Amino acid sequence: MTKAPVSDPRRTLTLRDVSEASGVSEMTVSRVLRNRGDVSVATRERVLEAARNLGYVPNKIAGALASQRVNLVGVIIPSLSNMVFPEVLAGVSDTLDDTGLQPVVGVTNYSPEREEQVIYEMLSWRPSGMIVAGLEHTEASRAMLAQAGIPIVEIMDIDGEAVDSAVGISHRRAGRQMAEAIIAAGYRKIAFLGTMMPHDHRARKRLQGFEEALAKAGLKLVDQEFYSGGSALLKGREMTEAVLKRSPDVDFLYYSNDMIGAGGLLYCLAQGIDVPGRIGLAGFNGVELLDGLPRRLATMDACRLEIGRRAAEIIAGKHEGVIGGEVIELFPTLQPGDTIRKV
Amino acid sequence: MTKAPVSDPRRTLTLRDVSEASGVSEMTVSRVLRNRGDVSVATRERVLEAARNLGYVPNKIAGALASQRVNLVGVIIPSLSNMVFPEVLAGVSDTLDDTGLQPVVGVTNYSPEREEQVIYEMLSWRPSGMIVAGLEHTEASRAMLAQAGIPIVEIMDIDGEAVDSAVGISHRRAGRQMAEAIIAAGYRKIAFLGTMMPHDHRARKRLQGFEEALAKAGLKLVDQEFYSGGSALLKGREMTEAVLKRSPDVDFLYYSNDMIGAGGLLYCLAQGIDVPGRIGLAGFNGVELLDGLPRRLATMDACRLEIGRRAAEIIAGKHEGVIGGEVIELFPTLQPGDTIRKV
DNA sequence: CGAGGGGCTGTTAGCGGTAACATAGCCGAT
DNA sequence: ATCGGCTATGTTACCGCTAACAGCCCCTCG
Repeated sequence: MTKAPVSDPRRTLTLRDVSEASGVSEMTVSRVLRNRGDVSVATRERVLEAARNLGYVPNKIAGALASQRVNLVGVIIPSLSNMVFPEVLAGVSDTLDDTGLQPVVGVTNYSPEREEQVIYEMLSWRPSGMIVAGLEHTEASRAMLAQAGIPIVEIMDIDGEAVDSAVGISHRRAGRQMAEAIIAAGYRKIAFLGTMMPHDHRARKRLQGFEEALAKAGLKLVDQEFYSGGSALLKGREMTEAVLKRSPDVDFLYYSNDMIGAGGLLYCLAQGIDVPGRIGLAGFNGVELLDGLPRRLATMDACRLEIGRRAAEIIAGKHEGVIGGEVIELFPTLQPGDTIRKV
Repeated sequence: MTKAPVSDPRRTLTLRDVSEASGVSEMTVSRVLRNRGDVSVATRERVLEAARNLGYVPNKIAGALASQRVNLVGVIIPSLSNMVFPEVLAGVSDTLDDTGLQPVVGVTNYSPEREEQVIYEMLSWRPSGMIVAGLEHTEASRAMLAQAGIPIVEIMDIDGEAVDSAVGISHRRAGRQMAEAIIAAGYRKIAFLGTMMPHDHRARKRLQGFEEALAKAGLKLVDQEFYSGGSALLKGREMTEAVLKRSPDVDFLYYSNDMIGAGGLLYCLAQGIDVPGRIGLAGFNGVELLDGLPRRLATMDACRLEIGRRAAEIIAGKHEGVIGGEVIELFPTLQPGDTIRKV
């Protein structure tokens, strides 16, 4: 049974209430609740009991203001609706869990202006660090991050200049690598299918690297197709159909992500097309979903979990005093699956 | 005292810095930056310019403490790694965007203890409202929510007792409805495939409703299979294989979510099984992914976007003074797709 | 037996804003 | 000229908590 000792039961409780209920000073209560400093066992028990009975929940706003310390880490990502960012988040949470730090997520929907707002909003809560997806930001965003006086980690990508630290892979290199593998397997009429979003810089860089490697082999894309919005799986299907109709002689389809790749794969299988003999396929990300498909789509793991972990480690580390912007490059592994011919 | 604003460039700025730079009082700066009260155009311009030049970012911690107002709404969900909760979130964000309120997400991983921690943590930031998935919480969680003195909306489910308000569907009814449709289509040997998680109360309730309806028709489940962890699509495939091996005479497979249903569908198609003639299939959620599958899986839309929207509306509304716990029931529509025989 | 040192608790002064009220001009109406 | 009322700005007192320091008590040790 919870007792309602106060005259106004709806008033939110403060340290003072606990202090009065337990007969010690507010300071002692504060010490008990934060486990800081020496408090006798008897007092501690008494305070804890009082706090529990009252249902006291500390006010972190006041605490943060007084101590100039906030246990929050801002994590800013473009989207929650594809499986890649939640996995990064999982990595961040994993690592942060042991540190007393707590992630707070902001979503930008791939809009630089929105990102600027979210960063501003986030910084106004004075977090202990920020993890931001990508290296491309508005001038104002970069300035805010740089001036914030907290560790900043830009993640996913390392092809560009970081404000402070960075953890990611080279998407240009990833695109190149995939192209090389495809060419080595003997494919020559290669098409690209991807997202239309002009702000998906990483997809853009993969395509760049991909085309570079093609060019080096004296090839160029035979066709391309872009989409935006809708069910990625369905779009992959539709785009694949469109490309195959338009360019019947293509022998490889490179997708900018696994989801549309999976759609393409299902389409090809349904059409009875010989994969990877007549046509090869590849995606990007290494999402778990691929495990359940009738055939393994070739892909590259984007190191999402690892990126989240390393980013969080940097924040947690600096939090304890380390300094200096470091750039950590991770190396994705190519998973050839069953949709590229064996050489 | 360190009152020299220029001496330490890394010191974070305060209202005082802007006030000194623009030659007005802190109060006036505060008014300008919040667009509150009358300030002359000239002064406003001067202040804004100074703030911009300095790169001042307001300290919401101090602001919130002083004004006893926080524009945050806690949203607590079990997981980010299936597509259902991100969509709820999208609905919440949509609606909140127009209100000056901002969602802050907490993830519990389906653990009641973790949920309790997250709620505590959240409440300690004194948000303007809380949206929590589900009606099942620890005693302490319910107590905290009830005492918080802010609007609480429990979402997704309405089969149970709400702390304050609730928006959701009846999962029991949903299960019942699906069972009725299946029975009406003539299926009789029905199996259930679902998640093992003991804390997925909504899946549990659907199964209960499902079995109730079966019982009413004099039927009971012929077989069941549970999983936990891993790629849901793959698990769906594996479980389906297991069930079909073990109980070759089943004629319907009811899945607790679309993802494993999709895996099952792909498996059946690959095996050349006549769907929906020989075997019927159904899932739950109505996820977008289904659009891209070779055949439309029967499912029920869980009204995720709508739930998020309505929940946010309640918070935003109460924020403006409305009172009283309301329960809003939404009604999912059964989408028969192509995996249930037409009657 | 007094000094020195812990262990434990209390006191004071903010942290950086904002609510509420006070004040200084300036105007037109009386 | 007096007054009231308005606009634009400043002053004061906190918001709820914690850092830093100040005590007090009791024990140990030379």
